[in-house]
Amino acid sequence: MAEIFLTLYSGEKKAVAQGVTVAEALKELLSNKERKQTIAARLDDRLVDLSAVIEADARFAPIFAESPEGLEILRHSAAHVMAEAVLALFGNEVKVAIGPATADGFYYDFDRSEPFSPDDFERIEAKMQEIVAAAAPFRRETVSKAEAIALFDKAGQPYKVELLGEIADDTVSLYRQGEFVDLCRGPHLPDTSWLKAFKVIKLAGAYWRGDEKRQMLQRLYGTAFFDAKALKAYLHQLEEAKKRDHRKLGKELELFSIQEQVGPGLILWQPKGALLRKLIEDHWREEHYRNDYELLFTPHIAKRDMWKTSGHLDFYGENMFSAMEIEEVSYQLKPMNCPFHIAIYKTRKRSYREFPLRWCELGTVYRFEKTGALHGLMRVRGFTQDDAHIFCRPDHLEEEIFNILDLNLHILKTFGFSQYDVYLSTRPEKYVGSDEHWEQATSALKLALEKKGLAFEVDPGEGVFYGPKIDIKIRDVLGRAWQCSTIQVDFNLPERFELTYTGEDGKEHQPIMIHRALMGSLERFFGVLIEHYAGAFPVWLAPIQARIMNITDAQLAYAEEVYLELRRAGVRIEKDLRNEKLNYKIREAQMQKIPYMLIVGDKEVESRQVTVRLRDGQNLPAMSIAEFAALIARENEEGRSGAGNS
RNA sequence: GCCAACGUAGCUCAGUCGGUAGAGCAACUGAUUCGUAAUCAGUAGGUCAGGAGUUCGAUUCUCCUCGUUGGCUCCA
Repeated sequence: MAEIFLTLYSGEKKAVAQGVTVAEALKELLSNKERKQTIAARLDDRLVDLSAVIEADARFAPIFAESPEGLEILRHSAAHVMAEAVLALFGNEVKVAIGPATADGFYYDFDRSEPFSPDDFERIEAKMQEIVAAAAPFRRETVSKAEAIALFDKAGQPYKVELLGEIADDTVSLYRQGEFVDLCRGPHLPDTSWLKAFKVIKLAGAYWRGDEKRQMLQRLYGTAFFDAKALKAYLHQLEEAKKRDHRKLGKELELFSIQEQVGPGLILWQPKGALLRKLIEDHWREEHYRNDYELLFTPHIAKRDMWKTSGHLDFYGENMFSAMEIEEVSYQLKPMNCPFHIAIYKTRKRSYREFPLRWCELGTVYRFEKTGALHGLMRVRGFTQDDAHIFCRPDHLEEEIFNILDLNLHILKTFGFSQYDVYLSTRPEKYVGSDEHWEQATSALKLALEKKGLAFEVDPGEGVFYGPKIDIKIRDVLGRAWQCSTIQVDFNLPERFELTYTGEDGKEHQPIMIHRALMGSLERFFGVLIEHYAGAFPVWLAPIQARIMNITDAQLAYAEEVYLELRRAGVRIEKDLRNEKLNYKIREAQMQKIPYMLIVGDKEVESRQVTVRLRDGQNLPAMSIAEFAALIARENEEGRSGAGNS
């Protein structure tokens, strides 16, 4: 038999007989112990089963259970097992759609006339347990597309037939385990007994192929791990994450509320939340001033005609609140700030000498969002964007984008964010502007990102119709990604509003516009911030930085004096001078996550000091009132500058 | 908008297989003056999300509406 060579990860080449299976090859390459932990292999760039036959030279690497790919394979196999269980329990009236692994588990989509109920989860899990106990092997077979179509057609599985119809290859692979057969690329576990720890978690609707015009399917979500401990840890982590949920903390810390009486998706900023917002805004304004921006304010409504000119009615109309009639003229709430900034641009003739013109605004916009899309502070119907529009020439683009990124990352960093996903979205199918402009703008965005040393992913065709964009997403505690920053080049609005400037040559030219928002929406950013800090905000952002508490009424006068003095020194301080035990007051302050508790008893009155307790339970040495004020001032300064945040 | 679940006092939750509701915390009143995560006692507080239907009787069953949650779609 002919020999072929496998190139290992180490670079070493190993000779094996042509036509051996992966499992056989592994015997030559790994210890028994390692082999027991191997569930699949990588041949060149392809993941394959242990039973796969090796026909030619290839790069070769085992896939161990404890690897990201291993976990994904486990979960994909778990999806198959769940589908088998569902078919076994609910019969062939159930149509199966697709069932992939996801970032933290797997799902399978089913079409069934009766809805599943969470009560079914246990039955499904029990059936899955039986399948696991049977240690049924996952068998791969390759068949012609026509055979596969015939097979699924006969089995009454139209979704599979539809999928097959779109596969270009003549042959496809099927996977069988027990009674279940699925169209699948694989690879899978050697057999179902690997599935030791799994759980059916939730049930949700999902459109077939993600298209809201098509059939609504029932999606069962689950997760799986190689051992019970990991599953338990994952479930525990979910519970922990819930404690940081901004909706829960927002209520407990009295930061914001959303009320039925007011309306869904409309945020009420309560005193502490409002104070925090003011701190964010002040910081934002200062940074923009330093970075040579000018501040604007614009109205919340404008004539419908303006939204026609801007194209919003055509392209964004579905997301706008409906018109209101005022003296027989239609007005509409603004979903974006740009046309107002353009109106300001047009107040007089502009010269290239003014460029780049950087105008920013904390502009409150209203967008009609589908009820099902609303989510706490993260997805709302009225929100304030930290918006800016930069008017410039094409040759300014790259430098301007770089400067925006610089300011953007700096601001994110001051708020403690240094982990995010960056996306560059390129030209979509429907677009305005010349190909040349698109090319130029896209490469400017790319160059700026590279110059800034930012890793990014390209989202081909995901740009807005009017220009390419950069998006930066931050993840919430439950791993959901939320877009905050966005930087968009716009060729459209300058055209629609016929913007011009006078160039060096004395002729009229059309400027380019950059739209950008760094925090995106103050509401969403606040939500992410609450979760990021679990409500325990750094001192410079804490709405209440300190709370003073006396031990008995004997210290009332002194406590009042300290309170007033610190307040005058600019410390955000509260007082708790109630006739309660110290323990009780500390507990309350602790639960409010106040950074500093100032305790005054007879000793402190005597020495004219305060004892400082931190929210982590530690005590600082007693200090004078002035020393404490200085401590806060220092922390404010450090926080604003972003020092200490990596 | 679509699929599913849920909605009981300010908050967290119990409860009624149909006979108009209960706890803890918070609030208020009083006592207590007690040094690092809950002092004790008392008082008050609910058209059980809203509407309609079935019923002698609905918070409980049915339907509709509103809202929330988890997804899908969409997005800052």
